[in-house]
Amino acid sequence: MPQRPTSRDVARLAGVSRTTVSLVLNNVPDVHISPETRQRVQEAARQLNYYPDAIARRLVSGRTRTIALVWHRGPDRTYRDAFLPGLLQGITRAARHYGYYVLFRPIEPDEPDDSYVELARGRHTDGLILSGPRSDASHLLQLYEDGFPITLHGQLPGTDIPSVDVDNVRGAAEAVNYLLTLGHRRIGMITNAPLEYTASRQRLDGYRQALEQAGLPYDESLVRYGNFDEESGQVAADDLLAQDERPTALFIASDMVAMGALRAIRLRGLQVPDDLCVVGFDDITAARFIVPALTTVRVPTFGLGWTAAELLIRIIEHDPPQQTKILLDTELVIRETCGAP
Amino acid sequence: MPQRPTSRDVARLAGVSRTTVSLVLNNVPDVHISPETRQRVQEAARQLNYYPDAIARRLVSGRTRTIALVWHRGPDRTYRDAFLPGLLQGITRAARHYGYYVLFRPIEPDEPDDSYVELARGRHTDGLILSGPRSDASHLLQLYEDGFPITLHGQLPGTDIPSVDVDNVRGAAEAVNYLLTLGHRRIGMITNAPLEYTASRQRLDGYRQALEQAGLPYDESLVRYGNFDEESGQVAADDLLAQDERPTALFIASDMVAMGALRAIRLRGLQVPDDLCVVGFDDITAARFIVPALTTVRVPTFGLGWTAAELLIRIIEHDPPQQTKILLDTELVIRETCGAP
DNA sequence: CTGAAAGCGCTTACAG
DNA sequence: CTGAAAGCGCTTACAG
Repeated sequence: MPQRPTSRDVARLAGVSRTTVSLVLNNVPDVHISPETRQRVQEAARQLNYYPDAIARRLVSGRTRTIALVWHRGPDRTYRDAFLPGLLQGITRAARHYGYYVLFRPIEPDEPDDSYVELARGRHTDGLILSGPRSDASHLLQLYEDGFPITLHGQLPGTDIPSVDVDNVRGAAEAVNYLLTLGHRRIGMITNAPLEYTASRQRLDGYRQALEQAGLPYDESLVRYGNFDEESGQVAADDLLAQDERPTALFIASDMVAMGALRAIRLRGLQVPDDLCVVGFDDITAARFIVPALTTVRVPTFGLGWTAAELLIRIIEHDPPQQTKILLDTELVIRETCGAP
Repeated sequence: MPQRPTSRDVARLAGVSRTTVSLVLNNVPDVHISPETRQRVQEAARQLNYYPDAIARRLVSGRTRTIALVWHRGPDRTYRDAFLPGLLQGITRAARHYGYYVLFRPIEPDEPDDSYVELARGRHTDGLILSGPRSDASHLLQLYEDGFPITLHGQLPGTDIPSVDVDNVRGAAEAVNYLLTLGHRRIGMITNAPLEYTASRQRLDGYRQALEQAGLPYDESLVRYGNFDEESGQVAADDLLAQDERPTALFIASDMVAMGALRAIRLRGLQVPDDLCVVGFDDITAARFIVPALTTVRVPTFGLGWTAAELLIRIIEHDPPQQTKILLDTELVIRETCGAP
């Protein structure tokens, strides 16, 4: 860039002081400056194509007007990528609404888990949205205790850090209730991931709760464990269907895993929905493209992003809401894998 | 955050001047400072948990060490979202490699096309990657002429702004050649979008070139125009297949559009690949989940991101490569929609 | 109503 | 080898 114009240049051209330039351009209230002067300043700024230096502004305000999304890339990479566009859109929309910029900071598997600390301590950002928080709790807690604004996307049990997540228990229960309504009694389940993952545990809990409410026993032989990807779903489903008394319906807590399960079902020569009814979870793009189209539980990615960003910004601006642990509802999307409704 | 420690605090604790603190912590070469002093400074910094203020640093260096991805959201929103995770990963990886942060700035349909100008002029970032550049050429050109570092993801014909894109012509030609090799002579095409979109025009060109090289005439009655989404593909394919002399193969320049086309094919009672062979473009996630799995042309999203970011950073650092218009190769991914290879 | 001065927290010539 | 001072480009009390 060529020499940028500074407020000094504008002041000189308008024949006023830099103070006046700042006052006019920032529209500071309760300060009376003659309309003529205002106009001269504005005219000068326009003529010079002047944009105030964000860096200098930040130094004096002590605020960056930036929030960062810290995106942990783990073994669930492909799985989580499906949520990224929606989440980012929600975050950036809320950010723009409140006048903030968004920094995107993935933490790759080869980086230390706490690499984001520098972002906060070095004043690169006013607050952090952490997605996929893991065992990095000690640095995280320290930061939180030091009063640095943080919001979690997901949950970290045992802390009171503000967080936004989907109501996994309820979403899973709703899916299973739907299957019960359809008359199914032997309902198998494949989790989205090992139970160390909170969401996985919760979706299993939802399954159990729904069965329990219907007076049905929890039968471990009907449950298998997925591991984010298609392959895990194929293996799990195949194992589940190898039993003598097959389930008549399957609740699979991840669409990606369901894709593999559907393959296993197909390879066994079974038809969906005639021989077996299937409900997924997440509503990834592929869910509506496959045949038959997958009935699934939609995760409100945009809403998660918007809510997490709004919550964070309100904390930054010392206006936190009452409720700082937010659970968003899912939506059951009925398509074709359980027959026509 | 509580009172942040400053370099003054570190200096005081270590019993040296702020100059020395800066020199030691930044590892400035060619300056001799006793090992004891160095250690005292480092020890003090650690003890205070000192992180230099990025804002202050930026003010003196005049550099933000940040690049921004400007993401135009148009009518092709869902279509382009499929590329976002890969692209962002490529960009952030390259950025990290060179020591930069990444700002993500979508431009929503309700915003002026040139909203990103403030990002550049206000020194929020050292450079811009523009994805999906449109008619905003005047502001863009002005910025470029002023010497502000810019890289395009995609192409803007008629300018010499550095850009990174996929070789659409070649990718399309390769797909069609594959169909020719399989023995097809009546090959229909559905574009990914209207021809105003450069990529759309180029993919059509690739189709024509391949036919021409094979000595086959270009037959307009075999070509239809998609419009990013499934619906457009369904309409286009249905129209194409309504003809007396049906094509035996379809090259569809977008997987998303192909999803709709496959539905139309299915609804007409035709079988893929037996009655009709199909090749897509993009390799979205759904491509490998549908049955039969879609043979398609893979777009190297990670590579596009990495290359665009690297190119931009080299420009920022006054070390531009010879070639500033970069075309990346696609890869034909053979799956099941044209029969087993 | 407007201006001179201090200060945000660093880095970097410049002296010593 | 180390320190005092200037300066990056703004905003904000404080005077007048």
